[in-house]
Amino acid sequence: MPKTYDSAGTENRWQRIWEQSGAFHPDPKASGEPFSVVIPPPNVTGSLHMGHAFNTALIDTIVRFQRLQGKNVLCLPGTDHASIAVQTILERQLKKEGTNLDQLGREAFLAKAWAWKAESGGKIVDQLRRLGYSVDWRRERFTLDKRLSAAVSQAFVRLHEQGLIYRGEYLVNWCPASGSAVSDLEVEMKEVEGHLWHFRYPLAKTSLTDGATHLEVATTRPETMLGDTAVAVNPLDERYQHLIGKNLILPLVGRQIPVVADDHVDRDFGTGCVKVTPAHDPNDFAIGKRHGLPHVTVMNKDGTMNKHAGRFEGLDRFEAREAVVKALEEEGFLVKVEPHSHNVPFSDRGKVPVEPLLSTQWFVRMEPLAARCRAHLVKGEPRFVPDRWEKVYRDWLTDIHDWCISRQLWWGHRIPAWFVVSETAGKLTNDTPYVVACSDKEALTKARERFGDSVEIQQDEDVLDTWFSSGLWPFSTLGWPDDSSIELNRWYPTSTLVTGFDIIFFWVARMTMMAGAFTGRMPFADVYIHGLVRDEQNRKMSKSAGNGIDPLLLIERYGTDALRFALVREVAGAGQDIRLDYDRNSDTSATVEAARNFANKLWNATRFALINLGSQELNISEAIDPSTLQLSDRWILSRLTRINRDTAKRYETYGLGEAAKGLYEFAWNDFCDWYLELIKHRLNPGDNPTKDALIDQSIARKVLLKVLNELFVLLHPLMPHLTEELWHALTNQAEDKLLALQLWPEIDNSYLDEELESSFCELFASIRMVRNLRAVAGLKPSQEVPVCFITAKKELAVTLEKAQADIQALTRASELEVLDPKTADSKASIKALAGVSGELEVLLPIEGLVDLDDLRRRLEKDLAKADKEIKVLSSRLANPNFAQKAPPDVVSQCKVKLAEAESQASLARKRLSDVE
RNA sequence: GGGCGAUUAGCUCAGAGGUAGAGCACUACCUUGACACGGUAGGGGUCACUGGUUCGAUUCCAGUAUCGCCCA
Repeated sequence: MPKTYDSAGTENRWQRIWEQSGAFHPDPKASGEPFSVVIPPPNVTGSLHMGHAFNTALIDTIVRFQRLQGKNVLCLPGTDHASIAVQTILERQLKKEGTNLDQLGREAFLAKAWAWKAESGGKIVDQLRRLGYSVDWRRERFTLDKRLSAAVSQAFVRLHEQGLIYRGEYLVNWCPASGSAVSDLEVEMKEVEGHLWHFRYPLAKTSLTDGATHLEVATTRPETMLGDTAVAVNPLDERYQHLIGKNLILPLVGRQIPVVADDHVDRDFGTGCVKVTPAHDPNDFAIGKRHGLPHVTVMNKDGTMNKHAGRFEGLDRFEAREAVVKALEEEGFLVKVEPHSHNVPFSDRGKVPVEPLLSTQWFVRMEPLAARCRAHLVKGEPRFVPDRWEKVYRDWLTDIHDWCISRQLWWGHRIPAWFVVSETAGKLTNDTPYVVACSDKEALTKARERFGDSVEIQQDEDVLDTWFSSGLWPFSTLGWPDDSSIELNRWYPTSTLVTGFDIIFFWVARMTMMAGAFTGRMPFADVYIHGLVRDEQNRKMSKSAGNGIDPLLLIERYGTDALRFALVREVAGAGQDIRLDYDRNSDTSATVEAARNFANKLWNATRFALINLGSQELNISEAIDPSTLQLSDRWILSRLTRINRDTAKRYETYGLGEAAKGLYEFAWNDFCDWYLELIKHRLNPGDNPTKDALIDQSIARKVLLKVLNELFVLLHPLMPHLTEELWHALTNQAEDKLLALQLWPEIDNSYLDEELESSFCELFASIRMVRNLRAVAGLKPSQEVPVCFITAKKELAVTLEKAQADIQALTRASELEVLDPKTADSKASIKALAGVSGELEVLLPIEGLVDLDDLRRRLEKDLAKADKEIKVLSSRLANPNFAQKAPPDVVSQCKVKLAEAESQASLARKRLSDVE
């Protein structure tokens, strides 16, 4: 074995072997409790980013653990088609080629899109492979697959039959950049520094009353005034009471518009008068609905002004804004302009302000679907981890809005609705009847049934929101709507969903609603919500901000396992965001480097074992006779059992960060720093070993093998490649036998020995004390000196005596004495280096080597520390309230500590007087 | 405006009603038969602030400040 671990070779090799062996391609008929996860399908346009790496690390840790538990685990991968994103990319490409959608035509465009998908779509999937994802690639799905598309049509038809899908003219969020409606969730509010323009709207002649000649309105969007159909005031506003019901003349347009009273007008904002443009603002739309106001649309779908804008027709909406303001100013209607910061809705994809636009779209009626989810939630379905996210989900379901699902795009699932255009003279109007069906053939049949044999039908041009198909993901991927699907019956509902909090509404809620409607069950038992990966400046990583960190760079530098381990180790219990320290100049990360070092540590621990296990045949399954074990063996086995138990519990309950931290500590501190050091002298018994020494060597070897072997299993979910490699190296298994498919080591509680563990804490403290003294004395590591322990504590003395050989090995003690304070008096007078640790006095009789001043300073420091503790503890005990009200064990513990501190202080004093 | 989170060592973060922890960084020593991607020993914190509950608060409660996110 080389001295350092080479991650790249190892990882490539095992990824290939895992996939080829079909290890993660479960048989639905196999025994074992089912456990299933569908991965959040990445965008087919995407390339791997840190969020994927993080999500993957968490999911893969969970599913690998469950596999080790012997369950029948399915982890199903796939991608989604990302309607808007793909179409945007392709349209940009077309533009470069000097063509456009209309010239190309739908069929040719789709052919191009599929070709593009085939070429670049596999990229992210290959990148996911490099994360060591133990998914079933043979069951990989794509939202536009034939079967999944059929599921989408079926879902649409069924929802429509239940009256949950309707077509209607509503104000939608129109994205002029992509030329499509987008849903509420695809709109991001951004604070923008704008202006508040105040305009004067004169009263109509017939409406003139005493004194009042006009009303003043304030707006952030002057260009929409061309579509105003009213001015609203609050009904309780005394200033305007007498004007309610009167008419105004809309400047520039000349239209008469009424003054209406509406509760929703804020009297304190601006002048208390609001211009109402029902066709261009959601709030105004609502006011218009309440007052039966007409809708005047003044813009085209590309964001330019239309014929209703009169002389402003043809101007872009932002040009129109300036022109309208100028015109109003010239005609004396402008009162003032104030700077004003306000929230402007931006399209997530197009990155331009959305334009609320009246148009006819398809909607899903959400309330009945949400109600079902709320009913499930009361029963704890699904269970959110951490539970605070449940509230976020519930609140959204409670204040639910209908979902606009049509998109004016071509790439995606074409809406399975056919208009019977023959009923409206061959033209498509808002009144054209339609049929909804799973295929054009079926649509024709349905249309003929209703409208006669000579009908002419025409399919809706639009496609469905990508999330509509993603909402079906947990069951469409398993074969729904075929209820006899063996996968569906075996693995649905899925066990857990792991995803970021940013798509609880987009995706999690849509899945639960669709699942409720179509399967009657929630699609997963648990939802494990994690945070986002932030950059070194705590900014959310995003493509547009250009601050993403490429996981592949880190993988190349440190290895996949290191990256995975680093990410998981950062996870706190509460599902906080994690920040990745990253130096952009050098492409390095201290956090990932630490994880890489950990991998190397394990590599070398294994290397050490292989060097020391000798040629002796060792069988991992061979039982160890407990009576033959040394103290240190029993200690490490107790620690191992504990970490096994804790780790299993943590993996099981989504305490993944704790699992990683615990294993790191166990492996590095307990196992490498202490146990390996403790057994070195036993593994190398010298040239002419005694029979006993050889037996002891073989016991140490057995324990070493057992601990490492189990450690590999425990760590496998976090560092799959490394552990697979080391397990094979250590146990010499055939390549087709995989650690990934082994069973979790049994937890044998008889190994647990809490007392032994705490006495080892004391033992380690004693050893540290000796090392500390040696360091103070400036002894060379190779120089052996005698060591003397003096303690009145019986149990400690026993432990120290039993571990004599170990202590000598770890402290380079030429000889070791453990003395009772009474018999130690004569020794104590020797000029020696001394230290105090708890109730233990440590002497290194190395007169002459010691700087007395230095020694005095050290002892004074010890004394001061002990005195301070005595002060704190005794004052606490002196407080009668403490003795009365504190729990007895706390009081007695306090007394014990005080006694220890006092003995420590007196030891230090005694040694100090010796020095003087 | 409503809601949620964060504030602990130089940095990144754990933690728990009973004298503050880790990793990295830092200091000193060490190429010792696994590992310098390492070892040993160290130094380093008024746990954001103000009140309250408590025998005891960094931990629980309330408020304040700063930062971040979600919803309007």
